[in-house]
Amino acid sequence: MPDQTTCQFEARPRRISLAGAHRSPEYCLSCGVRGRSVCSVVDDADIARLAETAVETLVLPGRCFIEEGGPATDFFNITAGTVKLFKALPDGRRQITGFAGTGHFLGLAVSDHYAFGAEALDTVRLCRFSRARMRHLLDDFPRMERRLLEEASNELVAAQNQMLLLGRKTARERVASFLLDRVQDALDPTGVVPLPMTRADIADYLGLTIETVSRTLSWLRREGMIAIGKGHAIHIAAMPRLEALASGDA
Amino acid sequence: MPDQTTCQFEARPRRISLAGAHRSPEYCLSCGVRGRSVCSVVDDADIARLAETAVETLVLPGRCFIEEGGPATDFFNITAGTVKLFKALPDGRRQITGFAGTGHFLGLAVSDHYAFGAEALDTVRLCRFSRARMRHLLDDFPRMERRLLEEASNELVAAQNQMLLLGRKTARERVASFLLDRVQDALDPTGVVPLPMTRADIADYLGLTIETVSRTLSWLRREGMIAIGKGHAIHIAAMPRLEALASGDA
DNA sequence: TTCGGGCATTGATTCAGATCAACTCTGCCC
DNA sequence: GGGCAGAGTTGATCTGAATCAATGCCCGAA
Repeated sequence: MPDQTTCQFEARPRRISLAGAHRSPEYCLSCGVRGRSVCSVVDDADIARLAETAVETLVLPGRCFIEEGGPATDFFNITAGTVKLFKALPDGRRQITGFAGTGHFLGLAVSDHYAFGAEALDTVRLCRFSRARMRHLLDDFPRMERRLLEEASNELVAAQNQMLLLGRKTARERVASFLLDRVQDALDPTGVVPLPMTRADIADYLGLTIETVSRTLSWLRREGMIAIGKGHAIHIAAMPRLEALASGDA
Repeated sequence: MPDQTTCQFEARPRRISLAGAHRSPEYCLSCGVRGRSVCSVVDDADIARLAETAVETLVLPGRCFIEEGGPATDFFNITAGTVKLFKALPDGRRQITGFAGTGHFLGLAVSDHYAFGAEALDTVRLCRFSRARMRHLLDDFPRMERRLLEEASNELVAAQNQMLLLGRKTARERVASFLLDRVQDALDPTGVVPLPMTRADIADYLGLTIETVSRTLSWLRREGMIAIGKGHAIHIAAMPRLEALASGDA
């Protein structure tokens, strides 16, 4: 269990050069959602200004780089890896509110304190900006603002789906919905779902316990809907049945 | 029970005149969040253009004016009243994802279908825009876009809080959190909470049943934390105890 | 190779909240 | 005022998931 109370940046933070940013559009603000580049929103001069304000950072697995309730000084863009976002109650109960992968922005909070914590699932590469500078950047790059609005809208839709799941779905429906969401994310038509998170993370995401998640996955396997492979990967064997289950039709 | 499958606009829809919009800044896009005006984002010429694209509409209580999954043609701004936003499962289970009051924007969805339904709790006055026109308006009014981003960020924070509530809080903690949220919204320091929604709405918002909501409110009354008055209003008698309960300290 | 620790699975039991059921309260129309 | 319908309350019982408990699996360190 990593220390959740500290929040340190790991390894080789460095300034990103203009040339580097330009050659590698997946870096920093120029990277898109889910790997698709939106580099076109900025030109060379933009990149020069962006590069001056951004610092690339590596975050080791299990390391918390946003502390819930801490002062919201920075704005982040994930360039590689996956993070979990979460909120906690004083007695330790946790709710993971989402997973964010390559291209996602973090730290939009209007408040001056972060409303959630963030922890790396695997080794994460991200770009860090001062929020004060970010504000000025938005003044100069209106298309950037539209990009953020689009992302926030998407997250809002995801959040509403999650509220339906948490408030009204059964354990089986939750796990089925989760697997389908993941397979959508992976864009893998063969139906193999990579699960870089532990059972505890899945449980905290679905509002269940690890035991219930484990039991439910076993049940799905016995029913022939999934096959559980090695190394945290799951193969979906009966997509239509799983879809019916996820939407509550079954 | 109003007919949920149809989605009609009620009563005197009309175009808003330039003069009217100008004299009454609470109308349309010029109105702010929770009653605070952000009229300053537009000047007279802006209002003229906005007025040409907006239609004011009255929606009667219980009437559904956004149908979940329906084509997302319009964009809305609430100028009076309160609406509930919800998602439903095929078998009728419902989750209310939020309540939106005066000043809120609805219909940000990036998809071309609404991701949620909306129904008026009381008589609601709102401004309706074509989403196609809305897009052009945003090009001309960058400050409008910032305003929307700010609202989306706020809603995202609220959604994350709600996920924590739905995934990890007990019934008592949920009801206590709900009452405190409402009293914050009402900005009433005397601790009187107006509840324009039914027990069924509260239950669908908190992921509980009406019976559990009723029992829990009775328990809070017996414990001396609240007093239940006439006509859907509740007085908070022991704010600190309720706050401790809501955050899980108790 | 064995040991140890974290993660996962499975079983037995408990319990918070759902469900089923009865009843009350309130407002409204006649 | 009478009666009716929808909203709300309260009680009895049931159940899905939590909790408690034991064991298995995997992997890295000694």
